[in-house]
Amino acid sequence: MLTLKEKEEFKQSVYDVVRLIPYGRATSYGAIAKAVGLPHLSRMVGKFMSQCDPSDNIPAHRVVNSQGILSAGEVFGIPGQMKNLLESEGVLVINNRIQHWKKVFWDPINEI
DNA sequence: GGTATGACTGTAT
DNA sequence: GATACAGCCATAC
Repeated sequence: MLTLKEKEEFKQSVYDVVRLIPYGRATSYGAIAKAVGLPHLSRMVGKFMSQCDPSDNIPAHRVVNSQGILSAGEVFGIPGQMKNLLESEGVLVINNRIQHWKKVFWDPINEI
């Protein structure tokens, strides 16, 4: 069980990492969780994204699952929004899946 | 306190 | 590639 303080640190770390994702790149929930030192909390990363502070500017559309699939779906408000944002950054998305995932993938561990 | 659920992941079929 | 299943952990009821 995480203390309130640890939870807050975890959340902030996650937000920090997400904000570090370069334009036109993307990463996975698991990679982020690993980067902040909690490799088994990938589900919590997703939860924080869905509950992220509206005041914080989090590019959550650059975070997908380990296979480059946009599992967020309609959580972004309207279906296709996530796909739109990614494609506007030059990331090709077909059928909710990022193309050339290996090239688009950005590993936080190599950048922090 | 048990059960179901979720923006997950890895392995197996 | 698509499905199924088993771990994983916080939350909601």
